[in-house]
Amino acid sequence: MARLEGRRQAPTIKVVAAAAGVSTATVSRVFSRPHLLRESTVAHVTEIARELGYRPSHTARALSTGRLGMIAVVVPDIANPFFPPVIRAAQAHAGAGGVSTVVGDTDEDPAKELDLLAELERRTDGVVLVSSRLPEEQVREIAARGHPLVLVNRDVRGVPRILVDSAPGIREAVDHLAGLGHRHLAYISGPAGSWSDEQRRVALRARCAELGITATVLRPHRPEHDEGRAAAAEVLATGATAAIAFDDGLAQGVLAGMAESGVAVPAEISIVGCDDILAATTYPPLTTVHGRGGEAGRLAVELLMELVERPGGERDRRVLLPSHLVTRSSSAPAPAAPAAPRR
Amino acid sequence: MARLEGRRQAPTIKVVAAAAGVSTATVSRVFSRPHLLRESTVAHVTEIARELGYRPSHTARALSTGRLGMIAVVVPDIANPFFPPVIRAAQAHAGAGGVSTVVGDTDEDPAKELDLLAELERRTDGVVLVSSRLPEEQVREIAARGHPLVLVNRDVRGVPRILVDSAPGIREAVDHLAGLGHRHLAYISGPAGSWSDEQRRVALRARCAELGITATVLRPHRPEHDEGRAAAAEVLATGATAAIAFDDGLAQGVLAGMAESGVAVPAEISIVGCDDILAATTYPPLTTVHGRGGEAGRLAVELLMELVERPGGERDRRVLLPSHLVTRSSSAPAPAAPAAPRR
DNA sequence: TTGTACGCGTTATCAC
DNA sequence: GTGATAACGCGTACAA
Repeated sequence: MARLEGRRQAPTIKVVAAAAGVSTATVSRVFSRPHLLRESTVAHVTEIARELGYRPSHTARALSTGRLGMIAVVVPDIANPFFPPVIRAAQAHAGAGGVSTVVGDTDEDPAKELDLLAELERRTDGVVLVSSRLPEEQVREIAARGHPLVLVNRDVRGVPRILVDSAPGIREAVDHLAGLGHRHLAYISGPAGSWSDEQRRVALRARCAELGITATVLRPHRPEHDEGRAAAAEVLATGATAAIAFDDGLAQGVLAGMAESGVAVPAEISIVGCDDILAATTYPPLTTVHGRGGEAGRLAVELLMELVERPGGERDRRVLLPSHLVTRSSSAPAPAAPAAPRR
Repeated sequence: MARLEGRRQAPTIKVVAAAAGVSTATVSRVFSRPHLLRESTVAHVTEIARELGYRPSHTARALSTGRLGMIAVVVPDIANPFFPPVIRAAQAHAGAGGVSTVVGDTDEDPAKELDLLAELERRTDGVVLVSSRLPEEQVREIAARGHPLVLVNRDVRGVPRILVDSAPGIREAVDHLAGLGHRHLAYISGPAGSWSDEQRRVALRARCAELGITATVLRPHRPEHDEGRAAAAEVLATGATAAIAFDDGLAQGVLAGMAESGVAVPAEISIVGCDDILAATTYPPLTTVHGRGGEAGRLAVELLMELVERPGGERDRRVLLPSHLVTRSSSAPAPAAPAAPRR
């Protein structure tokens, strides 16, 4: 009675072997190393297997080979629009190689990140760790455990990593604004200690210095909308005619803050974001530095797969992905005078 | 030589048994059904296991029990802000039960959804399928395969499902707008064939009829920003003084469209969204119907776990989650006359 | 080229 | 309460 309700048992290698009149070893080889077999054998067994709906069990295979056929992508916040593209690209690339992907969300919490990584090490063949919030030493310890690991946007020596290089994009942004006649830029900093933030800040200062224009760096901000809204006033207070924000979320907040203050963007002030995660969903559409998250995800998986294949491989690969500026409508020629709040 | 490079082998149940002077069966019981053992035995073995850093192998356990200790949450688009909260809640709830969660992204593609589900059935103990894009019959077929399945926001008879009931929130929205003096509302439809869209449309029409106010239903729209921007003109053309959009993304687009046309929100027209996924990140902050995604995710996992435990359980559970209105700043008293584009 | 037999780490069954 | 041992489904030396 219970038998009738239960779903049809998946056929095992044994029944396929029996049905095909070969040994289980042969069936196994058909699915793992078919080149070792005579073509006709492969064809025959494949056909029988297809009829029976046989698929090798991941679990049993894993127990035998030690390979799970699964990798993980760990991000700090699945709701942050920067990450979905990297996840998606990773999934696609891994899937093409017959490997499944699980995504982990650490909720921006280093403790959770630690636990999650420990768990995922036991569930996967390797992990891509994106924008880790862990102190460098911890990252190093984790890498030392030997489980294949690739970092994205985290620059830790001795650990394979893919880095989006914001500098070129920032330089382009500064050049773009300077070309529009802006002589004083504000930079709205992101989280203190963020690798990306430091990179952006430094690049901006350097480029401004080269062009002989003024750069004012505002205090660190959490990369959130509210903070951006608040930052609008800070920007206005500097007298800058253009601002570059650490990321698009922040920039979008600034846009809202400007609207609340009655300051027109881009007529009275130009705003530039980073990451290009909001596409054209802001008003006005945001000029921004494209983050290349998708490419980073793909490359990370590629590198990870290599490590999984050859655990003895290169341990200190460092791939840099140059960013570039995407010009939309939130930047325009500098106004005659800096804007002031109207309401 | 290779031995030195490789990472330390994880200890197996055997070495723990030997070290503790008990049988492997006892060690196994310590980790799965400790209540069958004498307390002192449990304590002793636990201690030894801790010292050795032993953790039972998921793989071996799975092979033996048929339970993977893993469930899946499948969504159409991980980048759509409606889903992260349901994923997160699901992860949290499953994790509390010692079950890992993998998230699948179908990229809004029914074919991919089908493949992904097939793969995940073999990798998990059950799946939560959120906002499936599959035709009802296919959903039914999949459910019939017997792998534990719970639907979210998809109403298929005979398949356990959690549904966010938009009707109460929509009614509140209509009442809210009517209370502000609006006598003509527009509804900006979502994807044709969407369960949620139909529900919202019907509820809106019904409530408007009850209150004796006019409702104009616009054509179906993909729930994207661009479509919303385009829809702004359509709304203006109806002469309505307020519009309710299928979701927040669409509503945000309408906001942008209105800004482009020089129509002030909410002074000249009120805009209401659905799902509450943008929080207060729009300008002006959006009045919207809260979607309760988190609760839906939690409940879905709860139900799924039940199904995994007792495969013979109730097959036709249908849980309805009433929504409600969140009032922000995109709605205000009706203007004297409908707005017209200014630019 | 194919088959035999064993091992992978755990749980279930059945003794004791 | 605890132990011995046979599964679980597959990969792979080794033999043929």
